[in-house]
Amino acid sequence: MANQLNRLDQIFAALADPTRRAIVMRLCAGEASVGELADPFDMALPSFMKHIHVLEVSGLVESEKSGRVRTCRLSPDALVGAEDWFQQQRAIWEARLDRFEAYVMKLKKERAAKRPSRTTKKKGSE
Amino acid sequence: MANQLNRLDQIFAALADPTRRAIVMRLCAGEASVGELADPFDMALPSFMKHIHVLEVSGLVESEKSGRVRTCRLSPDALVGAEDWFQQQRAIWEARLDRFEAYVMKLKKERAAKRPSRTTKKKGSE
DNA sequence: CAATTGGTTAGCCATAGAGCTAACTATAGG
DNA sequence: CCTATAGTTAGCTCTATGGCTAACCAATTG
Repeated sequence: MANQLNRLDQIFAALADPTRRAIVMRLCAGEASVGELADPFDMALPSFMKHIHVLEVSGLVESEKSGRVRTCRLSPDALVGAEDWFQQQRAIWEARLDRFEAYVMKLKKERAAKRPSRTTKKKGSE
Repeated sequence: MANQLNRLDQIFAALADPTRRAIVMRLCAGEASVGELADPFDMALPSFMKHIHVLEVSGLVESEKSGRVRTCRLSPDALVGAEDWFQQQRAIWEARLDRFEAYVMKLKKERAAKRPSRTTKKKGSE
C-alpha cells in the first residue's frame, strides 16, 4: 500500500547510484549477461544483483533468462521519460526567462519615455 | 574523505524525491522564499528545510538570506548537466542502433548474394 | 554422474534518508 | 521594548539502501 511511488522517483533513484549509472551506460552499448556486467565491479554478486533488480523495477532495464544465463538489455522508454522531464522543466524555465526579458525591455522603454525627474512609482513584484 | 561523490549522484538523488522535484518545478517558474515554497506541503518546516538543503548541495538550487527571509532560485546549470547525461546516453544508444541496422542490412545483402542451399555458418555474437 | 559455472535466496549489519518535536536566533512591526 | 514572523539547530525515530556471507538451485561440461 501507499508504496506505489511515481515512476520518476524510481528512475532517478536508480540513476543516483554510480554503479547503476555505469550499468546503464554499459547497456547503451548493447545487451550483456549479468556476469559480464558484474565483471568490472569489485562487488559480491548478490550485491550486484540488487542493482540489477533496482534497474528492472525502475523500468530502465529488462532481462530474460535462457539456460542459466540472464541477459540484460536497456529499455530506452524509461530513459526517454526521464529526459522528457528535464525538457519540460527547461521549457518552463526558458518561458520564464523570455517573460523576464520582455519585462526588462518594457522597463527600459518606460525609462526612456518618462524622464526620471519625479518619484517613480513603486514596482510591484519581481 | 572518499565522500566526494560525483555531482550527478547528488543531482539524481535530489530529483528522486517528489517533494524536491516539485520544488524544482516551482522554482522554474521563478524564485521564492522558503516559506512560500513550503506552503503547499504538509510537512514541518525543519523537514522541509532538509529538502532545500539537499537541493543546494546538489547545486540545483541556490539561495541567499536578506533580513529574515531566505530567497531560493534555480541554478539551471546543474539541471542542464543532468540533461546532458541523458543526451550522451541516447547518442550512444542511437549509434548502436545504427550499427545494428547496418549489420542487419549487411546480413540481408549476404543472404541475397549466397543462395541458402548449403548449411549456413553459425552466427557468432549479436 | 560429478564438478563447474552462473545466478539466486536468505539473512545479517551499518549507514543514510525522511520525517517529527522542541527549543532557539534574529529580524520586522506595533 | 514586546511580540510575532521566518528560519535554524539539535536530537530523536523508523525505514530504506547498499554491502556482505553462506547456502542453495539449475544448467553445462568433462
